[in-house]
Amino acid sequence: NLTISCFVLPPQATAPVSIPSSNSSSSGSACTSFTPTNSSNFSISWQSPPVTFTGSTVSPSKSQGFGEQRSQTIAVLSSPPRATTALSRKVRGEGKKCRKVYGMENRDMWCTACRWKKACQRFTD
DNA sequence: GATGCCGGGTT
DNA sequence: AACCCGGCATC
Ligand SMILES: [Zn+2]
Repeated sequence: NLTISCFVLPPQATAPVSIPSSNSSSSGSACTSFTPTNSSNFSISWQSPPVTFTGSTVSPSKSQGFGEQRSQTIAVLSSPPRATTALSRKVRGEGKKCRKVYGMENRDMWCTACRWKKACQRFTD
């Protein structure tokens, strides 16, 4: 997957952080262009459950006023990077196969395997 | 409820 | 071989 680095959020309520580029009107991003085609809200990933980004920055993260900083890596990270969502056995490989794409109404557009309820052979993930 | 698929079925 | 469903796992 590609990594999005530049965000252009619409005039939302209270954006805790603002890139030094606030133009008078409309959104002028420091990026070359990008132009999200539509206005706000777009989905990443070519499949997988609704991971629709709408543009919201979280974690106000009150900084300043530190009393101590005596530790490098402690509390956080309870379990080592074990495979929690993988290799458990059958974890529903990211889906968007012929069926969900074309729908029941257009069953004749599915790949043969899908029509016979077998492993899809067109979208092999 | 929906989707994806194996095992088993019919022609 | 071509074709399909029951039933399960998974979300
Ligand atoms: Zn298919």
